[in-house]
Amino acid sequence: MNPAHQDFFQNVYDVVRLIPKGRVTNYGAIAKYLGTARSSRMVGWAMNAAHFQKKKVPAHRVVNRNGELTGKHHFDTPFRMQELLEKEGIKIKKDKIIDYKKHYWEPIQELEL
DNA sequence: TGGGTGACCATAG
DNA sequence: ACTATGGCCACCC
Repeated sequence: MNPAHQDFFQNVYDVVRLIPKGRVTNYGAIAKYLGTARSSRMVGWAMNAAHFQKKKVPAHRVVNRNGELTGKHHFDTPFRMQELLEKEGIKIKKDKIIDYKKHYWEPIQELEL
């Protein structure tokens, strides 16, 4: 693994850790915040390794652009992601976040004021 | 060198 | 709501 990979991984994790409780964002927004050079696919790829990080990464707060819980199968159990989100006050129906826009958190807007 | 894949995204029909 | 297509970039054969 290149050091560059590690940097990119850490950047992804750092941004995810900044997501406030009860808010969510998507993979593309993170990719955009880190620079368009890296695609959103890489963010998802990085999240695949989030589980192995010592510092916790609230991966459940990252969903796809439609507010769907596409990453649920990568948690301990398929229900875990929804449980965590609901515990933070986010309602989910059929793997889709209700009022996704309302809970949406844009890194560029929130962090580059 | 090249093809398949992925926790994606945008657009089109 | 659905599929199809092209782009994205790093990984693994």
